[in-house]
Amino acid sequence: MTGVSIKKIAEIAGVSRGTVDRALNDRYGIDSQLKARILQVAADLGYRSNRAGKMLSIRKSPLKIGVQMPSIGNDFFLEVVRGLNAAAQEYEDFGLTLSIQTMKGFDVDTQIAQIRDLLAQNINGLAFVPINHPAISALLDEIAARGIPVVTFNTDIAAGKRLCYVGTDYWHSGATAAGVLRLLAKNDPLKVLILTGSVQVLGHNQRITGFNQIIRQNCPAISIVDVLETLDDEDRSYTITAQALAIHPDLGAIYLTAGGVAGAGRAIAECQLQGKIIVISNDLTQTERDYLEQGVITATVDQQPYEQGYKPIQYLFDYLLDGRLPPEQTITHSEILIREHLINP
Amino acid sequence: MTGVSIKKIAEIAGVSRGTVDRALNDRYGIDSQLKARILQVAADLGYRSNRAGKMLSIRKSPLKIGVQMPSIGNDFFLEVVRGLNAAAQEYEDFGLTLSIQTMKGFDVDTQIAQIRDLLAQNINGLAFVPINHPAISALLDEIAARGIPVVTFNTDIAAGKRLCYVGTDYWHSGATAAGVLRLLAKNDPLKVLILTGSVQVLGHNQRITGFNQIIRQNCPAISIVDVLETLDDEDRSYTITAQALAIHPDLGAIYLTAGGVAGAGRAIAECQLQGKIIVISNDLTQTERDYLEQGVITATVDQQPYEQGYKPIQYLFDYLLDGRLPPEQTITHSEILIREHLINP
DNA sequence: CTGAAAGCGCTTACAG
DNA sequence: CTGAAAGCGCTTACAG
Repeated sequence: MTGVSIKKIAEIAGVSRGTVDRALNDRYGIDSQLKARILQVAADLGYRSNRAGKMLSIRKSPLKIGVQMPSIGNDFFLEVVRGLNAAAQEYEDFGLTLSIQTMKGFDVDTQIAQIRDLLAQNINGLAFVPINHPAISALLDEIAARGIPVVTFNTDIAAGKRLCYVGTDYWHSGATAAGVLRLLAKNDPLKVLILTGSVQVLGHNQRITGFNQIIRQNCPAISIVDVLETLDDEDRSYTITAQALAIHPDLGAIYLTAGGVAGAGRAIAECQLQGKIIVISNDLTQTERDYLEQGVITATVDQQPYEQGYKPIQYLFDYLLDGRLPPEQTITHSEILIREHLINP
Repeated sequence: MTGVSIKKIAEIAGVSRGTVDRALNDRYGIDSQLKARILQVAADLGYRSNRAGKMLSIRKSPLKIGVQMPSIGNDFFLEVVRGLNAAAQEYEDFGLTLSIQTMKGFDVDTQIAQIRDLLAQNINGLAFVPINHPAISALLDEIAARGIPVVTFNTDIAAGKRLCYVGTDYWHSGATAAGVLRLLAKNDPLKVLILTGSVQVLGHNQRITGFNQIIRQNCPAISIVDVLETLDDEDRSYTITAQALAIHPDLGAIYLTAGGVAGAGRAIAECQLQGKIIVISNDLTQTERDYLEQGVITATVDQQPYEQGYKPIQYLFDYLLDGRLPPEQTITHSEILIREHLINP
């Protein structure tokens, strides 16, 4: 019902609205008996705080959310940033402000320094793409102790306190890629090469695990000939792909768990293998678009990058405004994209 | 900036806040010269109205949005309703209320009666799944003349004024299905049967057109042997599928543009053809889930039903609150779903 | 520890 | 046609 406001509770309990606020929001300086009585009245009336009221009054002490991510030189993050900006605009009227720190690649010290910089700016919440390192976990616990909520996105971290994670399920992403291959192979013998980013990166390994598991369970005729590391370097990717194509002239498919798509694609195109070899990649940057158009890539498994930018901000704002708890994990979809998806944006 | 409020404009223009409100919101009873001057001041200051303020004050005259849809007995709408309910809950605090009318199947008179019922309830906005009929278009124009915004969802209408459409692009959905077939066929000869809902339904036809166009352009070896109507009836679908399988023992694929999936699947399973014949359907209800698990359906093309429920409410609320205009079309994604997508919800 | 007042930004009767 | 006041629901100094 529209009815139950702080004002009404105050009237019924026979106290002032300020006191009701103190009771409801666990503020200091209120008699515990009185507090209990007020909370009882609130419960009896079925009181739920109203977001419109909070949104307006919060403008007097505006919220600032810090964002830290390895987006420099990584086109995948273009869509993430779009989501981030859309959220920033959406919540601007409620006084929310974003402070964004970006880095190139994954360096623990840089990540820590940038997060400390954000903390020094007195952020009320943090969204970031964590490196899975003990020092980061420790920092997370420190931030939690300060009462600052943290949302991890795109990649999660094994240890350390955070409010929630928003991003792909890497295992499932690999399983989805395997599913595409399962359908395309149709029980025929097929040799697959896996090009991973780095065996040091948990997400890449999880994709491989998901991929392997589905293949092993369902496709006895498919064999994985090798797993090579591109280290997300295009030149290296080109070289190892070219070599692998030479060594395995009967190679039927390549699964790319990470970067190195441009290099691998170049090697494939030079061997005139587009359309002859199945190529499954991840994400959808201009590189994948071009290769899908040209038939170099058969399909790519995307991960809703826009949501990965938008949702963390939404969740943090809601939590800070309301105490509203987000789902512990928001798994973005593993979307299979093919050439026809590029028609008509 | 945080700075520019109605209060500030009032101070600078030397008038009361009520008068600024009158000028800004085109209300009656304000001197046109004064209005012009106030608008000038607002423009100079870069004034943008604040949503938090509006959200709170709008509670005094709460908004009601009407929804009308053919959801009875149609499992596809379960997810749409989930989106609708989520939006209802999200906007509840801002005083928004939903009034929902549902019908079974498509009957113009019923649709008109239900919409008139909603209008009689003094709704401020309407979201509905229109039947593409002149009488509905006429009603739409009548509603527009009353100043009530309308959002169509799931299916659009050719004529009649509406604020925007939220839903699938049927042509693109068919093209996506064809893309899946293009990949699975690999230039081998393949005979395809199309099972459509009804040739009377525009969306079904558009799916066929998109499908045909992609096949014709890219797959000279694929031929369409027939287009049959299931009329969304499972028994009929079973019968015609069984007949078609008998007539075309070399049939390689079936594309279902609409309902009748359960019946077709039954015929396929009875002929032991699961996994041997490619079957592409649309949407993801329990029927498609089961058949994907069993290998009766190869892939299904989904259309983000949750968004089709959520977004119309969001757009209508934003428009009514703010005058904010939504995109003229919000095309929900044609998502290719396969068995592996069902792992681990 | 508690209350009365003012304010976040916008709107709406009510006077004049 | 215009202004002054009150209100939407919540929070925050400021008194006491």
